[in-house]
Amino acid sequence: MKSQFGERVRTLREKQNLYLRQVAPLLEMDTAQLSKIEKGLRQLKREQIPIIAEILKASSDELMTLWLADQIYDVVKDEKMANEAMQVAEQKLNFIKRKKK
Amino acid sequence: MKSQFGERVRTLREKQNLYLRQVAPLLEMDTAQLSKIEKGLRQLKREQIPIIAEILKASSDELMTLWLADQIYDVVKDEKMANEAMQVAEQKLNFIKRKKK
DNA sequence: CTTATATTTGCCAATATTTGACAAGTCAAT
DNA sequence: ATTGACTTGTCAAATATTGGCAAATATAAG
Repeated sequence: MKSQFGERVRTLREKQNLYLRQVAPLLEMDTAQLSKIEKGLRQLKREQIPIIAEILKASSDELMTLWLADQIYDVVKDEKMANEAMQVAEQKLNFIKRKKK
Repeated sequence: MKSQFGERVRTLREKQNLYLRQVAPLLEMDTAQLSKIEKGLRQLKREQIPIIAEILKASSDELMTLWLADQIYDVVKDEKMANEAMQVAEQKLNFIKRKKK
């Protein structure tokens, strides 16, 4: 499970029977780049997520979630304190959210 | 709550009655940089965490946890799907861990 | 085996981001 | 007004990431 985002994009693209060469130009990149993105070797730019969601007729929220999860995973993978760090981050997140209400 | 790591470092440093000018050289940086790190305007390098932990006679694991939490928070702050993304990342983390056992 | 199409990989220059270093600034105590 | 601790701003240098191209691989068809 390299990149959840990439794998999902590939699945969606295949479901739509689209080739890299058809999708890549819509994102203003070449097939090589999109291939790398699907394999998790590169990151799609955050602001392109709604675009690719529309192309693949998928939920932007779902893809954003997977994309963010990949970023988070990158930070903590191989880290001994990964779980603890996630807990702390989550608490901070909820703390801030409560304040904003 | 800007940077949990930075705030903790400052607390620890003050508890040890050390000045920026005393600590900074041990990390091979100037006081300006360390000041920024404590205020969360810059990141300490990951590999320096054990060093600062020793200087401040603190737990390297604790500081690493806070440092990682800051990185995670940076990724998801202001993101609508933050919580969902954390969940997904956590699942992946636990899935991988189980595999390694 | 050759061709055609889709995807992948490797490389490197271009771009973007982060850092290091310094100077000047604030603030508090004297 | 001077000193000491810390902060802030700037900018070039160091790092990291990306874009674009060419070559490699894979698969299928003839």
